[in-house]
Amino acid sequence: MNYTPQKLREKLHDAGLSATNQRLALGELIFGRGNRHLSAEQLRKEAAAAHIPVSLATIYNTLRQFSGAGLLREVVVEPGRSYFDTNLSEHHHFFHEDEGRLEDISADRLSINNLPPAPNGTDIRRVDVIIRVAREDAQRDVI
Amino acid sequence: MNYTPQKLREKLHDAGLSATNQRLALGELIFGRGNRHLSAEQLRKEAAAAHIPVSLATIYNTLRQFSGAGLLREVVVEPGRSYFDTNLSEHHHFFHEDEGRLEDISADRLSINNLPPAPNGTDIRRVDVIIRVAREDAQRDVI
DNA sequence: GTACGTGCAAACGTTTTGCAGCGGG
DNA sequence: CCCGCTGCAAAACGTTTGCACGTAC
Repeated sequence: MNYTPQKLREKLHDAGLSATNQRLALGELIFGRGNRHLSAEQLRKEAAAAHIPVSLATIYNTLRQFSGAGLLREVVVEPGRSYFDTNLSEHHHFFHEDEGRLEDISADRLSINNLPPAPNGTDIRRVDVIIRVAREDAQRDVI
Repeated sequence: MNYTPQKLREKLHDAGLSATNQRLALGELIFGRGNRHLSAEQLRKEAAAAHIPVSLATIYNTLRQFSGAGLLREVVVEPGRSYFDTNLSEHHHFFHEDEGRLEDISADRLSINNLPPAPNGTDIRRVDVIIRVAREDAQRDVI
C-alpha cells in the first residue's frame, strides 16, 4: 500500500484534476486500503460511514474521472453494475457469480498464447480475461 | 447456417420450451441469419421491421429463456447493456468500443497458456476473453 | 382444460443530467 | 476572480415485475 495523503495530491495534479475536498476524501477511501474492486454503491456506503459529505452524483463523477485519468480501471462483468479496480498492473479476474465479487489473478498465473492482431484501423486498448466461477453445488447459468 | 423452421421447433422442444408464435418468430430472426450478437433493443427493432407482434417484456423473457436453455450465450461488455451471442462454440471477442460492436475470435486463433484452478469450493463456468479495440485515432478510455 | 406464455404499464436499480451555488488555484 | 466542481432532484436508461388475458398442448 504505497500511499500517503501527499501522494494523493500529486496523483490528482498529475492527472490534471484539481484537489477538491471530495476527491481527496474519496481518494483516501479508494486508494488507502490496498487493491480493491469498488462499485459506486459500495463507495457511497463507505463515504457515509466515514462521514464524508458527498452526493451520489459526485461519487459517479469521481469514479468516472479517475477512470478516465487512468487512476482506476473499470471492469464490467454484470449487466447494470460497474466495478472499479484500483489494481492497475496487468492482471485478470475471477468473478464469483453467486456473490457478485471479483478476485484478482496476477498476470504471471495466466498468459495468452497467441493474441490475434487488432482488426484493421484499430488499436488494442485492453485485454480482459474473466474466469466466471460459482459454488460447486450451484445451478448453472446463474448470472 | 444450419437452420430450418422445423429444426427450431425441435430446438425449443429439446430445451423444454413450448413452441409459441412469438418464440418461433423471434427464433427465426435470432438463429436464421448466422452468427449474431444481439441486444434486446436490436431484436425489438428487427421484430418491428418484420411485423412480428411482440412486446418488449416478451423480447426480454425470450432472450433470458434462450440463454438459460443454452441456446444463446450472454456477453457483458458495457455497463447497462447485454448482448446475446448465437455462436455457442468456444470462442472469444473483439469489442469495438467506439461502435459498441462485438466481433468473434475463433478459439483456434487465441488460447490461454495456463489457466489457474478455480478457487476452493467453486467450479469454472466460463472463461471470457474480451479484446477491447478502438479506432487508432480515437481518444483512450472511451467507454 | 390447464398450465404456461404474453401484453401492458408501472416499478426497479443504476447512472446521467440541468442548473444554481460553492470553492480551488 | 473565474472556471471548474459540487449538490440536489429529477430524468433517462435498460431491465424486471404483477396481473389479467390468451394460447399451446
